[in-house]
Amino acid sequence: MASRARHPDRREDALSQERIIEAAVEMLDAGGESALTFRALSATLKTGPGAIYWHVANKGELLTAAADAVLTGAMPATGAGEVPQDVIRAVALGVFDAIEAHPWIGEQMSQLSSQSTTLRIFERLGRQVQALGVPGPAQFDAASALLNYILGVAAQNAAMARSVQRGTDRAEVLDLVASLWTSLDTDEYPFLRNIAAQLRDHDDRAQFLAGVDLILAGIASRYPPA
Amino acid sequence: MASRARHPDRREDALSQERIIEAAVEMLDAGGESALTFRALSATLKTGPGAIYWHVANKGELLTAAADAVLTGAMPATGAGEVPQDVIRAVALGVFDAIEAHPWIGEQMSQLSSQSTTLRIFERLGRQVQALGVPGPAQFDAASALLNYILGVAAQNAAMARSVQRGTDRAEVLDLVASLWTSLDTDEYPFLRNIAAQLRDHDDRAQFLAGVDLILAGIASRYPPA
DNA sequence: ACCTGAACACCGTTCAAGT
DNA sequence: ACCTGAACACCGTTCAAGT
Repeated sequence: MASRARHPDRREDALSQERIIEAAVEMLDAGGESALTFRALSATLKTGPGAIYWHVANKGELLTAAADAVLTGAMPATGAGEVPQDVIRAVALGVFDAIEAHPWIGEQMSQLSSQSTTLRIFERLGRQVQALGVPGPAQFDAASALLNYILGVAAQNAAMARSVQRGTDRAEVLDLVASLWTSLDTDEYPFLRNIAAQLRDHDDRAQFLAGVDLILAGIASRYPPA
Repeated sequence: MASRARHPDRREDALSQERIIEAAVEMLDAGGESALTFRALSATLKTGPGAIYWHVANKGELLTAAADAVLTGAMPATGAGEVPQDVIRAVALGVFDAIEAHPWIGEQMSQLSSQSTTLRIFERLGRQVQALGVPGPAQFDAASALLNYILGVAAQNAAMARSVQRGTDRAEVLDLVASLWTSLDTDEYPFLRNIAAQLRDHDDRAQFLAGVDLILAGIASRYPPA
């Protein structure tokens, strides 16, 4: 599709890490992690499974590379001189939206902090925390609270997408959760049963942002700006 | 080991969901999720793999049941009349400690909010949020911020434990992370390189609690108690 | 009702052999 | 240097057959 034409149509079919990752992302988007198979992938790329191993060490590395490829494109570019809180919200929303579009990323992000993209996100959050005036020793704690919250939502959304029929839309998922919570015992789960009623017009994205704001409010109250 | 003796030694070997889950937890603790195999499990239980399927629907259900079994025992009992913040900290720490002891739980918890234990945790957090005086509509957001943060740390810890050699201790892991962060480019990752120095005497548990406290501070500043 | 274990339909990964 | 594809060593799961 990418219609990159140097020599008109020759070499279109040469294998490369780039093409493998591209195909992997497509398969993951279409069918989730279980749909990515070296056999299916090699069929799509019209090779044997062994060929892929010349370009990629193993399945884990392929998943990591695919997640990084998608996330890299999703991180918003932010200039200097912006309000730290806004940058933090933008970074957080960038991750959130990327995971909504590609739920399988959620499982990947938690792998080890070695993931280059996760490190990049952590770095960006840390710098903004610094800009907010949080004192040295507490910066690590504050940045990691933000990161962990973001990763928690990421994992949760990924799991949600995985446990539901492919292609089920938002409203149906909310209905499922609502009916589950409503079916709980009233005495044991008063809070959840109460919340279930609010679920009909629930906005994941707004709730995600509300959580980010809560942490930001905590930072502001603990370390008031000078 | 459990030394339950009704009729001295008879029927010790009868299969049951309970015994299967118990054996599964042991295998998971010993070797992580990849060590739990129906073949290995049936060998331990001295049966064929098919026998297990009579008591358990599939591997997913077995993992869920194993995680629930461990987490149920880990949730602290809290009486009435306690300070909500303290209850929230206790619940959060209960989850944290359970995952430190059984890292494989971390991956399970995010499954779908249907997990009975996750629901129970959510319920407990929600009630405390209510007790803190957070107004109705905001209770859902605040409780889910806490839950998502806790699950985020859970997933992160689980991933950390998985990506490192079995049995590597805390100090070694910190060293690994420290040397990774130190190797980063100074211009691109000033924050992380700076933080790496603090890593030597870093306390996961304290940092986890600091995050909980940050969210609690946010709640307090947004919804000051009457 | 419960257990057995061979068999089915898959996996990821390797590796001799080709070009 | 790169690709091929058969083969290896596994999986989870099913199911006829046993008791």
